[in-house]
Amino acid sequence: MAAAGTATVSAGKGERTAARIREVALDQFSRLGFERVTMSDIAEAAGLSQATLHYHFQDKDQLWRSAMLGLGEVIAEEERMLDAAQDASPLAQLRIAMRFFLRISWKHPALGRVVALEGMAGGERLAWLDEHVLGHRNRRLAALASAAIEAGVLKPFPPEMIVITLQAGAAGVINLAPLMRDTFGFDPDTAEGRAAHESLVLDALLSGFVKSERDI
Amino acid sequence: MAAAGTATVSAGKGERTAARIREVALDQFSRLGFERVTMSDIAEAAGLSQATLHYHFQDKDQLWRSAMLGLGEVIAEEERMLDAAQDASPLAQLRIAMRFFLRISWKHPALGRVVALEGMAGGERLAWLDEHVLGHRNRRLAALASAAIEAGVLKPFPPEMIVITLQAGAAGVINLAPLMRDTFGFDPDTAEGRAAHESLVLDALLSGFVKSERDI
DNA sequence: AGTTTTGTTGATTTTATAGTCAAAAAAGAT
DNA sequence: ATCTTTTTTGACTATAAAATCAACAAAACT
Repeated sequence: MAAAGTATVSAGKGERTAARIREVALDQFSRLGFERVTMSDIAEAAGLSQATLHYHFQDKDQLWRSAMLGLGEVIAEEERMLDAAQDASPLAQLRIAMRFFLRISWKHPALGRVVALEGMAGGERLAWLDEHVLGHRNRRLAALASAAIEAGVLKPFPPEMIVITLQAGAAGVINLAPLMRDTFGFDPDTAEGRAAHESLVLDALLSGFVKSERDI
Repeated sequence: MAAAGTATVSAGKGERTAARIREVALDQFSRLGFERVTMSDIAEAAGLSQATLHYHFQDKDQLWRSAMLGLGEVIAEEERMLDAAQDASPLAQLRIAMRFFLRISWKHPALGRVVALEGMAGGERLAWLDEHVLGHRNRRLAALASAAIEAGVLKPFPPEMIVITLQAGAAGVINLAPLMRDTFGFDPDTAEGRAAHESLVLDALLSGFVKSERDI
């Protein structure tokens, strides 16, 4: 029996294929959601039989969890970045976080999509995501927003709402690229599109929450 | 055989139960997406056998479409509102649209959720939604944004991105209420929450895209 | 080289769900 | 009250996908 979850010390063949499976699974789950992806889909994309998936992962749910931990690592990277910037002002840290969020969201569209899919549905998978992947970072961002409000540089709205609105707004253009193509014939996922999006997020979306000099 | 889709002139028993089915279906589909909802789930929630659903609707896909047309009516209402305000400035019309969007989004959380679910996945159902429910109104809003940019009152970002960001940002707090409860222990869906959200959307999210006097 | 452990697979079972159908029940017409 | 049409249902079929398993192959170990 393979040690699914807790990896053995040195990565043998098993761990390598498990990793490949996780990668493929993350890509597909995030694109289509849990139920639109079948074990055979993943197996095929990974060039394996679907029985092999069940050798490495007890069931579909565990494979999903295991794949999502990949996102956890990406987020951990962001948190280290924030640790390194702890001396900066709360607002400056929020800007850093947003810039990082954009970068990883274009690179792993998985992130925003999974959050959206599970965050709307609620239930066990959301609770698990919250505990193992998202919760800590989101509460940290809310604390930053809260501090920025107290410092008088952000408009006084519930910090939780600010954090969610910023991320949902920023992720919208990325997640909803299919809709934008259908509706507008506009593909945001180009070099120019991403550049325009970055300044849109930083100079319009985020700055809308910043108190202008007038207000001070 | 029942006339599924085209209602018979006077609403007999059949049309009334069909309407109940559509209501329940809209609620569940929008909360969980097409594939997480089974015909039996809907039947049970409507207090009917699942065979009855197939009497009124040919298949699951048709039921979904039929349910979504309920959203189409809500959007048509918004469009009438915009028609009535055609003399107002583009920005004023956008504000009206956003205010309306908030009102209906809290009343029919289905709307934003379905857009998010299908807008991320792409495919046939999205194309259908675009043609029958969403497309016209979104292109109209983009045209308004475009006009506002030309008038020099909105910052010059791609109008399609502005429209999507505004709606995704505004809908975030509504759609992701389950996540907010899990992560923050914060329930946005209260009288105060909705009030705070409205001013957040109008005075921070939207106003972030408005050129300040400084810029003019 | 031989043995054991780990990894892989085709074939099969199980389960969940969409969709059908003939018969019963309810509603409506005469 | 009887007949006709509409509506509802329980029981069934078909299908797709998850999960299992016994046999086989490859790697690792001695």
